[in-house]
Amino acid sequence: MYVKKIVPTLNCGLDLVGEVLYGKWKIRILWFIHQGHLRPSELQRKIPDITRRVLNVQLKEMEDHELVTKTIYPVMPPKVEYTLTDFGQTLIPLIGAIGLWGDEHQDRLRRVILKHNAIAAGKPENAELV
Amino acid sequence: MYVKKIVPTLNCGLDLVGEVLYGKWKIRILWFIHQGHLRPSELQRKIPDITRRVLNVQLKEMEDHELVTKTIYPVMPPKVEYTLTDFGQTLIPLIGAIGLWGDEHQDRLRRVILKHNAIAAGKPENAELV
DNA sequence: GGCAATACGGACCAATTTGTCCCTATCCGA
DNA sequence: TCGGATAGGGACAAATTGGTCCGTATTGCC
Repeated sequence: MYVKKIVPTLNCGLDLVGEVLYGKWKIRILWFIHQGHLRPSELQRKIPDITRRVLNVQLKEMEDHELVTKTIYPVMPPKVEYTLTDFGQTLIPLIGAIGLWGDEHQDRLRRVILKHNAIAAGKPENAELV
Repeated sequence: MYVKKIVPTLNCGLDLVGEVLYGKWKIRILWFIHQGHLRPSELQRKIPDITRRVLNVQLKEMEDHELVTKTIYPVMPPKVEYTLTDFGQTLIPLIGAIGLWGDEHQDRLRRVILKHNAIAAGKPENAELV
């Protein structure tokens, strides 16, 4: 497991949230667990772009952070389920609000993201076309 | 400027928000601008851990993403101010809610973050002490 | 003149995160 | 017996992000 060399800033609430929610897929994983997709294989089908390796890593972090609980059923083939802890549950309204904001503004967001990528690629002339 | 090699997933609202809010300091920068700290030098004093270089980069991205507007005053010494756009403004209630959640749970968050870091460092025995 | 404050940004390196490849294990069904 | 489903994880590589160092410019103050 990777060990941080730079100690994180933990001054205010926003810093702290950043530490536990930072991760390319974490918010979506929490959301899908909330929706009842509890098994790793189910989660991976819901989020095909994530690899099993990274899914495991991020779930492990969220388990350490007490956002989810892992239950291993001693059956064959293996069965594992993740559920939200009470603590993780308190994040759901926030995640819902964030997703809603994103959905409401999705056209604009898509446009500015593509525009920025075009600028970064040195093709700002395309920025007007997207 | 860095050009992405992996095209981002932009399926749902959560993906889109991630694209524009991902960045170690972005949420805090937005929050401080909201609080009236408009000049880069002010922002840097509020967030000493960020370097001017990175502050500029993240502000530039948020400008491309239409969350903030940059105003250059043609005076000497130079004066620059960033303000929230109407679009950026709509994020403020969300950021406020996130910060509030973090503040409310800050003791627990601090504890689990330190615990996770101890586990990652291979010293889980310390995990009970933090 | 020398120094501080203001602000910008290129070149390059370091840290961190994410992804790929490979191997383990068990049971079921064709 | 072989392939597929389930789940886990080490070693390593690639991508991405963040940071350091340096150089540019102008004005005002001592």
